[in-house]
Amino acid sequence: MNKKPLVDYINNYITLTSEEENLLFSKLVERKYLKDQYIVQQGDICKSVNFIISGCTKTFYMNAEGQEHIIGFSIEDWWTSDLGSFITQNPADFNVQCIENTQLFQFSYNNLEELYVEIPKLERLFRKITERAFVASQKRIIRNFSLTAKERYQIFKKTYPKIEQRVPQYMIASYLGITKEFLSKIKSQISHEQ
Amino acid sequence: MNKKPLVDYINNYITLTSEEENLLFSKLVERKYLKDQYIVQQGDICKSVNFIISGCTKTFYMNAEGQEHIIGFSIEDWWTSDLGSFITQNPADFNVQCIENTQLFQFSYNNLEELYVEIPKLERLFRKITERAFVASQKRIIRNFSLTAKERYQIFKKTYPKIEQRVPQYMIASYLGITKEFLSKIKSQISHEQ
DNA sequence: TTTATTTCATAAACTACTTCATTTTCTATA
DNA sequence: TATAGAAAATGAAGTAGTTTATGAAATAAA
Repeated sequence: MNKKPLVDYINNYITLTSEEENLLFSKLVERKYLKDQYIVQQGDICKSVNFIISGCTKTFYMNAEGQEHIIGFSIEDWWTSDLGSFITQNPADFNVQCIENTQLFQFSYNNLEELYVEIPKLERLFRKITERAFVASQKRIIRNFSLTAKERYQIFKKTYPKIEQRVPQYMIASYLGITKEFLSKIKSQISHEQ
Repeated sequence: MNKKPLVDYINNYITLTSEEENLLFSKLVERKYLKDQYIVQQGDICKSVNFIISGCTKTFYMNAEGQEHIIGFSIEDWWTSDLGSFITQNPADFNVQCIENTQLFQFSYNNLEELYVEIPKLERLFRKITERAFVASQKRIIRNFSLTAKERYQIFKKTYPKIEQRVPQYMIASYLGITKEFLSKIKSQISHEQ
């Protein structure tokens, strides 16, 4: 599988020697999932953090009534996991499911712990990645509170144009925290405005 | 000011030698704020990450209509900042304001960057802190989507009993993403249930 | 003590969004 | 090309939460 996307990604944050790079990849597992396969299942211990080379996943919470609430999508050059389960090694709150055939590099829990010791710079890499993820998450909370569903949808379209085209509408509705019927209504409203 | 709370806090994650501990504190600034003072103002560059020794702060976003949306409270042994502004050194999206007289230790941007180099273990410390903060933030998004305001209020009370007693009700409503009137309604509803 | 200010409570009218039921469009595969 | 199943659209009725307004209670200031 093509290592370049991950190498380029890491180079945005830190510089690895070629030995370090080799050591890193020696501890990664390449993995291919088919559409609809699960990478993590709610209730299981999440065993990996995954860097996507190609494909698309959704991360969602399934409540007692069987409704799914999508917390995020991931595509090429992004990460996917249930981080809460991964870092605590407790049962996952979320499912991670492929919505396209997906290729990724897997960091297992033990291998990543070893890598942190062998290549301390990786602490910095993941610190920075997590900082950015946290900031994005906080901003999303604010948007959910202070904007209408229509405004949230328009921001989503602008921010993630690639995702909008690859993902069915009912999943986007779930990500936005509204019903598919209401998103449909918003879209027809927008198209009548033009 | 009493260093022990911060030392104890750090010891939960990493072990510092006494030299490292001294170096760390030599780069921290002790700071006291009065009730209602701002630590960060929306639009300014956030210059510090702050560890609270005593007191209480709220972090909030003020929208164009002048409504404030509280994204979080912080009390003793917690952090407070606008992390997005701090890590990018771009203008802050949030205000951080003291709602009690507050004593804290400040990590300035430059000092923290130096500390990361001088004490690389701090990368691990802040990686872990941020991981936990991110996980909590994701869970909050899900709660906001999948629970009613009443359920969210009951979870808040259970999770942060100390904060509920120190913070006026209209701020709790803002944190929960509802109006103060509706929180009032929820509370009377709950009291009639018993 | 009086007065001003903030906080909390209650109620009626309103709106953003949901639920449910039905129909239409799209996509895949035989 | 026919057909089945999934996804999207539509509309009517219902609900959670908002808005606005008003008054009471608590707290602080004078």
